[in-house]
Amino acid sequence: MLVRDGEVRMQSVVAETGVSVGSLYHRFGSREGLLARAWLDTLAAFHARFLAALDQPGDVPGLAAALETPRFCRAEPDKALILVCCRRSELISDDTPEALQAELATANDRVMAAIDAFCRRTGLPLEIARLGLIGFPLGAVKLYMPGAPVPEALDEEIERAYRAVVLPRLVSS
Amino acid sequence: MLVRDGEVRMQSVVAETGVSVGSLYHRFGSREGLLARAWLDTLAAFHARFLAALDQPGDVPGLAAALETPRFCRAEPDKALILVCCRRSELISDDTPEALQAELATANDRVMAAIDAFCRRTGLPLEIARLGLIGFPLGAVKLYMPGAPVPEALDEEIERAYRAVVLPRLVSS
DNA sequence: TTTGTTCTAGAAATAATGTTCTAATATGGG
DNA sequence: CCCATATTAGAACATTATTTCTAGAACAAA
Repeated sequence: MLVRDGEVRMQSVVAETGVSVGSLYHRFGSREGLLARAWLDTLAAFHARFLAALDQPGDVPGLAAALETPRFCRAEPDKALILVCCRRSELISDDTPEALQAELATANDRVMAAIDAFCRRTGLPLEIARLGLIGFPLGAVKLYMPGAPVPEALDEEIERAYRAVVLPRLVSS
Repeated sequence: MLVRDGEVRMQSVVAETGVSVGSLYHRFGSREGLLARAWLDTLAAFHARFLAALDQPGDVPGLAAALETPRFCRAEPDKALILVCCRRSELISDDTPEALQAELATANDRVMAAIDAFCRRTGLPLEIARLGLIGFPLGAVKLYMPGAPVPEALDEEIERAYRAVVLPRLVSS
């Protein structure tokens, strides 16, 4: 059993990439280092889009950010696979190198701050924002990934759900 | 590293349950057998509720079934943890004992058939039904689990999302 | 070219994990 | 109580993974 479901094996990385074990350890230090790097790079790619969209002005505040999830899945399917189909805890754990743990904390803090600011700006409760911005979009794309592409038509449904939970709470200014 | 994140180790089952390795193998045959059994029992518990709710008459067809996800999380938190926080592929794989694979196929077929019937009855497209019945509710509860209880207030939000995607498509009769 | 550094390769060492096995212990029927 | 069967226990074994290590290849600067 060279590759068992659900966990990344060094051997399977070697087999699938053609890179030697030695190179892997030279570059990443350890298995934990490799996994954390994969997660952090993926997260950075998504956050860049998400944060930009969150500040974007529009008819319905935050809607563009909610739609970044399906768009990211279509634009960067490989990274989306990691973001959508892995649990964070599979890639980051207590024995992740400290430097990388710190990097993750920083990235998370930045997003948290942005969402907090969004909530203050719009008057939305945090829980509602998280649901509309992350929970529903993620739940939606997970119906398709991995294995199938995320259909364009899904965006309209995500938008409906977003409006349904956000608009009633929006303190328009 | 006795227990690594994300994968169930026999040793960790022994440690957490106090049951000996011998008993585990006597009862389940193999690690694969144990994991599959956990998944199947969980699924059965959820399906029982879900299918009952799906046939339940009501103002908005299917709404009760959509709300079974957060309710299940509150009623059976241990099983919900498996259902919500594990990928199926972590527990079921190609070397799952055939008998158990068959059991899973049967269970899945039954649910699929029920959802198909629901769609025929209501005129809803399958994709919309899956989104409202499964995708959104699951995405919503995942914001909390594991670690926090699923708040009652979440049900109202799931209902809003469900109505938003389902009602416009409903061919009322 | 020479020199030093970085990177690659893959076998060998180390460590963790799954499974088997045998003896001991319970359990239930007669 | 006795026996047969089912279950438990956990050490020993086999398998599979991660990590280290050494030798060599690529690369860049002088």
